[in-house]
Amino acid sequence: MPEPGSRSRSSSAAKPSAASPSNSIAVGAKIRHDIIKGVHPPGGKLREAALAKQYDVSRIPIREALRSLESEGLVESRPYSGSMVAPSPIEDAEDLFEIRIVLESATAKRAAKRAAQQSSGGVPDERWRMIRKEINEILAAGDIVIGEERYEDLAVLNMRFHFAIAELSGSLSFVSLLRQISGKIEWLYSLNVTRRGPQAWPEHRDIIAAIDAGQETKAAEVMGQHVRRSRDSYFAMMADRPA
Amino acid sequence: MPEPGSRSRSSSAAKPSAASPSNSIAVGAKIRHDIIKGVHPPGGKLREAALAKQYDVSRIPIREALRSLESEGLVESRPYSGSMVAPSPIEDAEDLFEIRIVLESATAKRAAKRAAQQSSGGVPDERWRMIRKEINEILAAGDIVIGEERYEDLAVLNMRFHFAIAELSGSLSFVSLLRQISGKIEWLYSLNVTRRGPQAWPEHRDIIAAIDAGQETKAAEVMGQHVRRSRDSYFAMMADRPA
DNA sequence: AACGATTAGATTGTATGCAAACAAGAGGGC
DNA sequence: GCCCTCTTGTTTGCATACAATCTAATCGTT
Repeated sequence: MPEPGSRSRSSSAAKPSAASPSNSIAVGAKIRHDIIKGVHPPGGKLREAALAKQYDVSRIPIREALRSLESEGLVESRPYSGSMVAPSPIEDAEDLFEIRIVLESATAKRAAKRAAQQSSGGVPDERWRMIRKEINEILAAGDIVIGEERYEDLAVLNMRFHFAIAELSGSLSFVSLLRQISGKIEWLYSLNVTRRGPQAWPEHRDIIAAIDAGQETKAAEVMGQHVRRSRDSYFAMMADRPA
Repeated sequence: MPEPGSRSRSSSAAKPSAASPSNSIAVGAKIRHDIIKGVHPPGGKLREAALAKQYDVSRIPIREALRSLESEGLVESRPYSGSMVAPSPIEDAEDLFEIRIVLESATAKRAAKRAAQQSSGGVPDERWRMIRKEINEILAAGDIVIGEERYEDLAVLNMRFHFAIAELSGSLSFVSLLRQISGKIEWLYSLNVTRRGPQAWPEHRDIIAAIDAGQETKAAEVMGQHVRRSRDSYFAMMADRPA
């Protein structure tokens, strides 16, 4: 009996958070989570059959999930040779922060530009308001999570905040590009979230304030500073414990 | 007889250029090509069964190819609803050029930095020299292709040049991010290559000269200018023929 | 006639079986 | 003893079969 076989759709059910339309997407989220948590260590081989048994699906959803994770840079594959967990993002932390600086400064600038157009144009734009409202919810949720010291959830909220800013920019290309590196960013962030998280969270309000005010240059600058502080905090943390 | 069935590995064989280790990658390249050439029009539905018959493979390689193209932004999919060709990149041309400006300026800057380290450090770095040599070949090949007015090939060479610069930066993250949008960039570029191509090609030598000289700021500036000129040429072309 | 529920068709998602390709080890030749 | 070759085992890649879901056309109701 090599494969699961029966209609075991129920198994563990996992997150009801996002709509789980297909099994393959849910499995991908689980594997991503396990990679970030270190269940699958960097450089470790990911064998399809083993994963299929472990997550109680057949190899097909596993393969699709691995391809998806490969496009996020969390997994590396070679034809006929299999997949392995990518090296720890520590290796390219410098690159990732530099990318974030240029990319997210651009999204913040764009978002501020659109905010200014919203105010002057008189066109409400329902989608903009919806995302803007969601940002307030994310910020409030973050305050609570920090109070309860649930830092793992804070890493997710942090990612959602930065995605929301990208969505405010109105550019699907920016969102898509941010998604591409979001896996490694979240991974990196989770390594330092207990130190950086509480300090960083209030800075988000400065970012959204500049955007609301429609100040393009300032929004870009504040976002750039925010990411630079994250970078510096990260490297300070690494220097503290080279154990 | 719904699927191909037999061991038809031979079919058309396509490009011997890149090693074709697995069928699915080759099929992906074909579909990408056909999307850019307009065989599959923007917004057109991509049905797996039809594609499977058309490219003479089963649905599995087709699915993998579609996922890969989805991560490049050339295809959009919804679970249980199927895939369709993404809207023409004309829609987000502005975004794509802005992304290229910030991203490729950064890669050029990094490449120049590494070039300076190469010169001073005395460490030859075999990989760097190999890529550097490949760039010369790309530039020479471009000259020939322009002479013969084979502009379709020029679009491919242009993409290879910009990838090579990213590889000179030494950062896999930058390369991976550029790959993410390379599909749409090439698509966009191919719409204007007959006008922009011959004009743009010599500019590549200015870029590599600044990199070789190790001038970080200048390399970034020249690359930024190069992309801005491409942008302006593109929008001028669109204004000329709104037909 | 317009609108909603329902059912039939088509299409995607997943499971399984088999073939191709890689990887490591045994055996023979130099 | 060392290197090369062949063989065997494991793993990925692909083809097919089937189940779950969506879509749209039909039928019934208001």
